Amino acid sequence: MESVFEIIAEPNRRAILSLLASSQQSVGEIERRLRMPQPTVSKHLRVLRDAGFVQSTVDAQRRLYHLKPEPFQEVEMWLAQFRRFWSAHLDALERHLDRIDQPIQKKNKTRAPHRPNRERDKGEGK
Amino acid sequence: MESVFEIIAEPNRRAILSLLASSQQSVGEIERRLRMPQPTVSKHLRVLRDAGFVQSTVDAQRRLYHLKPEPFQEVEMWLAQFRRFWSAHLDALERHLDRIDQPIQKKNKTRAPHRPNRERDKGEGK
DNA sequence: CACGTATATGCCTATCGTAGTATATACAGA
DNA sequence: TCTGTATATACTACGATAGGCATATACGTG
Repeated sequence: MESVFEIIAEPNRRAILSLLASSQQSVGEIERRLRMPQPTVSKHLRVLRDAGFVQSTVDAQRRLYHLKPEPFQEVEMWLAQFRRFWSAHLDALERHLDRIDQPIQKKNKTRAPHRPNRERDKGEGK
Repeated sequence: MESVFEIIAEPNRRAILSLLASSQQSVGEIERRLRMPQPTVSKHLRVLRDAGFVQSTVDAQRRLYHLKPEPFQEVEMWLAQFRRFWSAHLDALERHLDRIDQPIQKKNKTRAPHRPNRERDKGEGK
């Protein structure tokens, strides 16, 4: 269970991650919402914790699990090398995302948006 | 081998995909560059092809494999739900990416760059 | 301290996926 | 058509992992 990719290959783990994306949850809450046996939940959480996807805080005898960003960034960075292949196909996806995330006019001086390599785009690209 | 995540969980397959990201390759080229036995390459390519990650074109007795975008988009869309968790941590990553990819001044009207949800960024965000 | 709740772990088994090896198929050229 | 090259597939064995079940540990409360 070395790479982040093997971690997210398991459907139940992805379900847990998606659930935690909404907010932190205790083991029992995960168990109930996902209709999963408790040992299964605990074992998957163990894997996720070891891989750095989640972290737990103690609340009496409960453990509240919440997401950690680093492993997702790792997936993101791997994915980045393929971005230029979507350029043609990406517009549809972006229209979708733009409907979720309000457009930012400029102001991207604070943080330049995350974009694929595009050596054209303006004769500037080397 | 149902999901795209299981497909990319295999390190050799990720290597093949990364290689194909530079340009299309024949089976023999992949075999030589990755130092992988030919049946292994063919079998992984079979899996990748069935999953829609790659497609082959015939060139005499060679088969040239190239990437297809759809499955990557699927990973991307799954990843999207976690984007807001990086917001705080993303700046470091972006400074890194900005060192690789030259900043684009504006001109992002052609295609709005792909960005995470960030409801702040300027009082504008909703 | 006994009991109930919450979570983690250990053991066993079944399943699945990969590598390895051999072999089959397809094509090109002499 | 024979030969060499390129790629795909079949078969086997092995290793890893997830699930099920039982049990252990931890904590809180009466």
